[in-house]
Amino acid sequence: MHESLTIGQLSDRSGVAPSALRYYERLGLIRAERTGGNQRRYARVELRRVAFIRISQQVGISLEEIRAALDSLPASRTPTASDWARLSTTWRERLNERIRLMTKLRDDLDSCIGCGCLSLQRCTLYNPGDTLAGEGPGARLMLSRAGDEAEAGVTPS
Amino acid sequence: MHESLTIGQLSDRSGVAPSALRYYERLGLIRAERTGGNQRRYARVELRRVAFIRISQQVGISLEEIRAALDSLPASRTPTASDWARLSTTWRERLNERIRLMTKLRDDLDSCIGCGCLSLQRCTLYNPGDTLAGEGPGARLMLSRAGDEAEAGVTPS
DNA sequence: CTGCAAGTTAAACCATGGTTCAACTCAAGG
DNA sequence: CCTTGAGTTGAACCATGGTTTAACTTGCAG
Repeated sequence: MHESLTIGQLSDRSGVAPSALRYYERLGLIRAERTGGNQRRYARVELRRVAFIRISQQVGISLEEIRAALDSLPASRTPTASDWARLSTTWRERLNERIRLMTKLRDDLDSCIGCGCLSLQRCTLYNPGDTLAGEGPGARLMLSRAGDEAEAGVTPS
Repeated sequence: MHESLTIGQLSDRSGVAPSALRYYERLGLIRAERTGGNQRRYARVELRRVAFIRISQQVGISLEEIRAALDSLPASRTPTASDWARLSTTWRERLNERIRLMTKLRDDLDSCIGCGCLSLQRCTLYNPGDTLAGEGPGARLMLSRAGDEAEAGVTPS
């Protein structure tokens, strides 16, 4: 009975809406078997993948990068705790770099407040030399979403 | 001659594309007079507003919030350095809060790497109690965009 | 006065991360 | 067998922050 999960069950257990799960599947982040009637059935390992996805999103990683990371997991055997830890360590480094940049940004802002500049050209903030991430649009940083624990809606009405 | 700027001039001096400047105007972030022929002419104070906009974006503030902040500037007189400083101080506090949350996130991630959990429910990361920002989609954090200094393109070819 | 660069508009498009909808189909209980 | 809830699909839609394009108009130099 607990062999595989329906999309509704995975949604309930993970707190992620079915529409989002289908979206993740479309992007290649998770996988599902199909029943004879074409319905999704998830292996329980997918629960862990979903957890990894949500945690990574918290860290500010894009779904595309998360996909790449998940692709790097061993295909043949079930990922171990240290497989997951390896991925998390990479995220940790990104997070550290991000914190470093934000801290620098704050310090620059502090000196800007002091000098009252805001006059293009001279301002450190205005002409940042860092240029780390970027990537055009994308790379949202969420830092927790407001109340979406037990919602996991499946069409209202 | 240096009384007002055309959109091309403002674009060149600020490094912001004309299309973006029109977009900012549409959102009510900047203003422009019009010539008899309907072309925009910017007062030089707009340069400073654009600088404030770009700096605020670096800090991770949305255009809507930036608009609200700019609206709070005195309408009758030209904003002084301390007017700008007041706004910047608010951003600084946000930045600090953001840094605090990111640091907590990193520490949580550290302990997660150690315990190898990633098992929904138990995980601090997965069930964040912070819930500060959020606001659904939006609130991009850019931390510097890769090479876009002297581009300010005005239709290629 | 001509000619060209730079300006104008609205509307369409891009990416990201999804949600919502219409129109069905499946699975399981009674 | 029939109903009902849950599942299926593709397409359209939302927000954010813009860019691109088409089709014209202005402004200025020569």
